[in-house]
Amino acid sequence: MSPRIPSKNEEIRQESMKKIMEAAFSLIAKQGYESTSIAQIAKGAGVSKGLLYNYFTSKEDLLKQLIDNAAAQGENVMAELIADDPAVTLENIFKWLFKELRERPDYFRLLMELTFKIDKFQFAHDLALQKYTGYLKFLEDLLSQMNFPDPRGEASLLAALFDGIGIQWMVIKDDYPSEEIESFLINKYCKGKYK
Amino acid sequence: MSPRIPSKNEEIRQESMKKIMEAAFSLIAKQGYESTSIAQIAKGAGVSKGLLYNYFTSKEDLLKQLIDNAAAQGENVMAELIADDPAVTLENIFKWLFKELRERPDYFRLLMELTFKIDKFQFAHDLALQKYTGYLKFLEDLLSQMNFPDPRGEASLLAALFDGIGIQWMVIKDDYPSEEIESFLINKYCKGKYK
Amino acid sequence: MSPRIPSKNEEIRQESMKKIMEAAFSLIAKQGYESTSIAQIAKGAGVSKGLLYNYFTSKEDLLKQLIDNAAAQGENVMAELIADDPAVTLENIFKWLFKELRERPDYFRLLMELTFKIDKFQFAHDLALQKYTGYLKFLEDLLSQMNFPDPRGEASLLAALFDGIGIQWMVIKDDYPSEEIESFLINKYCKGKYK
Amino acid sequence: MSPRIPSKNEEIRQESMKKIMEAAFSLIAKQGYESTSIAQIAKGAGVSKGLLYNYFTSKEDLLKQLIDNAAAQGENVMAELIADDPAVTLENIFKWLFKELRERPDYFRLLMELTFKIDKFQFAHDLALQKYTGYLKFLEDLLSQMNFPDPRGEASLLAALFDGIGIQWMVIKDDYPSEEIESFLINKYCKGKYK
DNA sequence: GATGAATGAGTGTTCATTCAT
DNA sequence: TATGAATGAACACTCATTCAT
Repeated sequence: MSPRIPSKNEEIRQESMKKIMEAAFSLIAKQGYESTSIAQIAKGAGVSKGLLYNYFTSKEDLLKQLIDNAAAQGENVMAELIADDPAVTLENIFKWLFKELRERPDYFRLLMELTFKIDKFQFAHDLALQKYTGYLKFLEDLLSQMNFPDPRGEASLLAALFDGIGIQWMVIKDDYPSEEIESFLINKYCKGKYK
Repeated sequence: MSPRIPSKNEEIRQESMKKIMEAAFSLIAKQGYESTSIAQIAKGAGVSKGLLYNYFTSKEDLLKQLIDNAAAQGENVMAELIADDPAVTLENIFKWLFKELRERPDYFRLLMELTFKIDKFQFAHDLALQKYTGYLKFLEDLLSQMNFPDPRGEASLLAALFDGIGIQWMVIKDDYPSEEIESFLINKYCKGKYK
Repeated sequence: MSPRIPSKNEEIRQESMKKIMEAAFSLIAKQGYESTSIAQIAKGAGVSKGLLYNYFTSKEDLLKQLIDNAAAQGENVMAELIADDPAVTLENIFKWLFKELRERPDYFRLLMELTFKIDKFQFAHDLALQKYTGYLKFLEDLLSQMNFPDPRGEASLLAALFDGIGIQWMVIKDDYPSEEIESFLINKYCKGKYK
Repeated sequence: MSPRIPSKNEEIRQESMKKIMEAAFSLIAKQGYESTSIAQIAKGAGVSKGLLYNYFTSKEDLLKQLIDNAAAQGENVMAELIADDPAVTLENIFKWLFKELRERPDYFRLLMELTFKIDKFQFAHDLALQKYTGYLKFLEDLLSQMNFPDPRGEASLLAALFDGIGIQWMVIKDDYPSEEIESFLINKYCKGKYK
């Protein structure tokens, strides 16, 4: 009955899933999870509502996979930022952060959207906590190498700062003086100015 | 002539409004705006759905009044924090911030909830921007008095930091090392340590 | 306990009822029965919703009394239109009809509103049928005196004509050529022209 | 490739729309627009409330399509009534009018219902006015050919008469002497009797 | 694999009516 | 007599989900 070879089928699956997830991603990032309907996502992806349920068991499952996917994408980026000089590594991190905000504002928007669903979706909480712990440890090591007096406290501050900058970016948008803040951060933390 | 003394009536109104707003506040702070239904709020307040519309013209109006109310409550607090020594003022601000987070976590939760409705509710955007600008100016003046080299950049950082700490508090909750971070912040910015 | 003498009370009752009925009349005539709320009527009358239920047992009862009242008002008007010459009587009737439409369009509007509630409100059906029969008889007598060959048929036509003119007046409003039609009717039926 | 043949799908759609529109038509004609709920219509059509919104964007849209549909049905009937002799044409019109009232009383009921929503629904006003103007012109030409002294006045009268007869039919129903009035009209206007 | 017609529980909102004062 | 806070059933409408094809 099925004329397709399995791999061809799998290809089609991947294609459809990708279209759905891309549509879901941008719509949810823009409108929020509750305000985005399955019908909208299906339409945005150019598939039927029914097909969506072939790949995702529910709207919540779609969100979960969206997050997992986004998290995986950012997984290996840290490795690329590491330089021999920890100060350069930190500078790379700052630069990467602002680049992300400028180029993929939706990504941060979606992460925050999720953060607010924490009480609703346990998996979001777990993921966020795990990410936070990882980043904190990484920063602590880095700042320790740079001989900051309280690397753990300073790392906590930086972790909070990343989220806070993202939030303010979202709110203030075009008027946010991101270049100035980026320079200031690099000067302050990596160039040893203002110390 | 009047069948019920007006002042008594007003009292009843205030009572009901309070019940409704309290229920709405905690439910929306916990679940988010979209995920909280009018039916839930009415039930939580112990009144009928219909009564809610005696006091609020719509669900959005209820949200707006909730925010206005919360904003007004925090309005005059800044004045009380000002001391002769700007370093003490800043310390007061830090202490107040953490006290708020500890005692009224829902308040911050609701403000953030709103921040994410910015594209949906114009009034939220306006309020957020206005608050941000005000705080920024205040901090800049303060840091300027304390002879920070770049008071404006530092003020931007602090403003972002406040939001970021709030977010992380929300996510990490009981495991968030708030006392340590509070001490660290005070030491770093007010006691001149680590400079 | 009651310092008022009964007649004073009765006066107040009449006053309140009149205000309510006037407000109800104009609002229902304008918006229709279903689209007019008790709250609107009470507000328009300057009384509380509760008071309304002191005088009318329900919204339907208010409508009924409104109709009864309107019908009673038009009861004795016919007598004033009768002249010695039946042709003059008929002319008076035509003139009265157009005068009513011009001066009290709401009255006709309300009667029609009611006509459409016939299946909902039995009393409306009964009243309409009774009125129709009365008018028909009156016209038949008149046309018989004027020696019309088929006074009953002609009377039926005229009765229908009155309603039809009212309807078209409502729909076409200012563009309706009422003067021309009035003249035409009088010339045709009372002056013997076009025969 | 398609899981269901498009034409089959279209068939299903037409089927459902027809069921809904038929149920809506008779219910609204009987009870009026406001007094007929979506739930009633859905139940009457044997479908779910939700399905109704697959085909009609709102209750008002359903009403609009109902009217458009009814208007289209009566569109071409006029052409069939025209005969060589204008008197025969007029007779055909009279006969058609009464036939309509007898066989499709709901149709007139719905048109009148709509006429009363004129202030609420602009499309109803436009349609009614357009129909009225068309009919008036048609009748004027006809009566002019029949050498009536004031064809325009007489045409206005007839137009009003049609509405008026419909109204009285609605109210009086089975007791309305429609045969007699029909004969009388034909005799009077087409056979030249009573002139 | 793919469709979209169909469902029904749920949403925010309205409103006639009641009743304590 | 008079008020208006309070109720709850009903309303139009939405949407995640199912399933016959």
